[in-house]
Amino acid sequence: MQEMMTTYSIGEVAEKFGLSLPTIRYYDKEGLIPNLNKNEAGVRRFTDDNIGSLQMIECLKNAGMPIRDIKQFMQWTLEGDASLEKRYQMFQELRVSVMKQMEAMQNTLNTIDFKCKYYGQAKVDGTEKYVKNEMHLDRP
Amino acid sequence: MQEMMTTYSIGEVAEKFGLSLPTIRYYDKEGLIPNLNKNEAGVRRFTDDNIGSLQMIECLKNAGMPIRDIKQFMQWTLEGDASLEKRYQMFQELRVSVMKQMEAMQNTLNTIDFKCKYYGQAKVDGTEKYVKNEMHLDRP
DNA sequence: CAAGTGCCTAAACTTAACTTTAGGTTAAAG
DNA sequence: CTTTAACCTAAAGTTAAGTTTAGGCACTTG
Repeated sequence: MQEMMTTYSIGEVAEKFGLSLPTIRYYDKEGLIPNLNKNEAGVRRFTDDNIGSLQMIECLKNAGMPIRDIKQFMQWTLEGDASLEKRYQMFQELRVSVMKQMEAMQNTLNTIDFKCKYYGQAKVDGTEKYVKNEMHLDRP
Repeated sequence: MQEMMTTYSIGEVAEKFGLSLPTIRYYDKEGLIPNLNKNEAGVRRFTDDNIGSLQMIECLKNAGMPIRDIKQFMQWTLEGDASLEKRYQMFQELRVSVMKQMEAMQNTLNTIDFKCKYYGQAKVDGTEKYVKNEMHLDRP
């Protein structure tokens, strides 16, 4: 007798990832979840592999990658070893892109930190005018 | 006789910030650039103060703040000291939000780093199958 | 003075990433 | 046996953040 693979419903997956049902269906329709199957009644059943795809989708979305490119990547995974070089390239470029974003984000945070101090002092003074003159020289 | 304040044309500003002319006009129309004036001919002239607003806009955009909220902030600056508390609050919340984004981005980068190594090895092997079995236990 | 350059407006259009709507099936619960 | 819950599809609608289009000034360069 054969082992039965555990699968999840779209509702469980939505819960797990904090995504809406239509969003997951949309990802499926766009081809972002390779090998996602439906049961006899036409209902989606998510395997651990499909969950893995969704984890990767979340990662790539977070890296600022558009759906179109995520789809491309997922199609490459279906091509197997022939697309290894492309996928490697993709992650190399993504790595650089994300590092740049982190750098920009750090600068942004520095400016925001400065503004927090600035407005903190302004609140104490009850006005911006003193802090404006004192702090505008060492602005990050 | 009075000093003449240096100002910049929209073209110069676009160049400086790497923004398109329509984008800058759009920001102006949306009220994101307080006190931006036009000359007798109806042509925008940007003061250092306006440039400062654009710098802040870039910072806030980078922090993921929507145009609507950036506009709100700019309107607050026009209200003067009465809005100090609101602006302070805004930057405090923004600080938390950006720190969370940085954390998420760091996790994303870790996953991408892992994938770079993964595909680097897979390329050496010429196939994914070995690395798949060896590396999937210590995935970040 | 004709042609090019840089600016202007208003309004329509675009794109990405979803969301909403409308109508339908299936399976368990009362 | 009917109501309720959880799922389905296709198609239309939404929102943000611009971009494009069309037509029009004003200055200056050959």
